[in-house]
Amino acid sequence: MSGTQRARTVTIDCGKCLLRRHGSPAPELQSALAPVRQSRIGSRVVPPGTDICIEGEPSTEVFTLVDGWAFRYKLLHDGRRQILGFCLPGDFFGLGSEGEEGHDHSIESITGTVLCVFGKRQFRAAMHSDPALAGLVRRIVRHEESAAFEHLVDVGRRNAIEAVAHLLLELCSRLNGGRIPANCSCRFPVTQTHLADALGLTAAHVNRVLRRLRQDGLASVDKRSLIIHDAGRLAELCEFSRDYTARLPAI
Amino acid sequence: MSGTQRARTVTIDCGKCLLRRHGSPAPELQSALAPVRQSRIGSRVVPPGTDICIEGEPSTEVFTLVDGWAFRYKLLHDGRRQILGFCLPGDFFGLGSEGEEGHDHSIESITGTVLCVFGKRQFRAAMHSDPALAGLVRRIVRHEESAAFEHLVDVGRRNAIEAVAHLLLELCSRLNGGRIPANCSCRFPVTQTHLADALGLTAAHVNRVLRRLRQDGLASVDKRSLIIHDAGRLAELCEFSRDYTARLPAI
DNA sequence: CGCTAGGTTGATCCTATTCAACCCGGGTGG
DNA sequence: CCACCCGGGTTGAATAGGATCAACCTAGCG
Repeated sequence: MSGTQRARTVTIDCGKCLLRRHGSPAPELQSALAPVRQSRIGSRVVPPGTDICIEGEPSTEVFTLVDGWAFRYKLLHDGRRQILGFCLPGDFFGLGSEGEEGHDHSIESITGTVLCVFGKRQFRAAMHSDPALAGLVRRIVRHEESAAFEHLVDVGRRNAIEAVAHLLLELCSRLNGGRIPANCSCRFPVTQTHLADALGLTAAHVNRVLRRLRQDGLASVDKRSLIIHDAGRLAELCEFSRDYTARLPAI
Repeated sequence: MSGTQRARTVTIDCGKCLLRRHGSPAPELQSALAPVRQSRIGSRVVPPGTDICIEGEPSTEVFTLVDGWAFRYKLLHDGRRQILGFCLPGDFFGLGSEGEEGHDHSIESITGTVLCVFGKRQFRAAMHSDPALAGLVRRIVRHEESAAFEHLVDVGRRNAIEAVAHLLLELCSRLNGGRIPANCSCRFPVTQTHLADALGLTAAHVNRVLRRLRQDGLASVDKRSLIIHDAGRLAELCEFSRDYTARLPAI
């Protein structure tokens, strides 16, 4: 599904990084800032629908998503796709397992995205020399695992309405740094097909579920935007707990 | 589901640790051995069906599973259970997210198990002072995430036969250090209910699927043992790739 | 001996799939 | 300017995969 346009790599001043407006300059990371920046290659602008990482292929780079949406996924031979999770600004990925050959999953951009690109070798060296950085990365990976576990409950033990509700709340919460504002409305470039592939459903059925949520006045997704009308009832419906959606310091 | 017996904590010589027979004394960990052992509290023997970690509850300990089987899980209010993964000897758990209050999931023993118990605070200190140990833990968590992703495909995009086949192969491979021996037969204390809760199915349906696998000469589970009769056809059926089942050095 | 956990099987039901048709809006090229 | 296409969404009808529920069986255990 690679786009036709080419990705461009440019250099942007770290001081102007969009992520800093999130007010998370990772205080305990001051010591590591220098080596991390030294491992930095530059920024990259990626068109929508482009594979940023490809399962099985090795890579010499790791990324922070600065702007835009992407998702992690795996494919089966016959084309079935499982979306493993969505990547939002501030997310870090591409590190893989040390000593492993290739990525264990692919990552594709949904919107046009801006990436901050680091050299993997240099980044690993920075982690090795700075325990705080190493600790943050470990925390990030642990956080991803926690989200994967929650996702597993969605797919395995929640029915379609609960699962969709839960995923919508998760995304809304993550977009807002771990809270769900009253009457939240956010940009939402995720298609019904994406939701289906994330939750082990079909797009047709996701459509029916969304209509249901809309009719019940709980949430509505259209025109590429998501509105949570009644976060309370929605959270009750699917037993949502926002603990796992807290924002971690960006790298 | 706590057993009636009490867990006992005893002291056992590290030199006699069962895990060392796996021939994985973690060469790069030599530097960390001293602080890790210093953070060690002792061994603990746990009866079957006991919660080792409980979701939401904080804990001051982390564990290496020395002997026996356990599983990670989450419960919904109405009793629905999602098993997140199985723990085998050598697995490490309980570290949780730094700065987080409680565990994000529970862990219950299946068989009687032997745990190696470490003080969480001291273990964290050891990680902080030894980059190799920190790196290993990061690798372990990354490895768990990779397994969770594979699990997500099982539940979301594989049908019941494929999912069961895939899980059986995964467990067989992990039990054998990342390979599947020809005509493999292993001890298998996992019940059909466990398989069902791991794969988002019902026990009744798992039963039918297992019968099917048995009739087709692919694999059989009974009498608490698993036999893989035709690993090749089984792997083909479910697109199993054993990459993610490699054994990491034990802590 | 009776209890319990685990397994087995059948009948029935229902959730979600499948497949098809159709709509809409935004590009794109003639 | 219009025709066409294409991605995404919407809807209906038929179907299937798996759930549900209940009965029953077996082995191990107190």
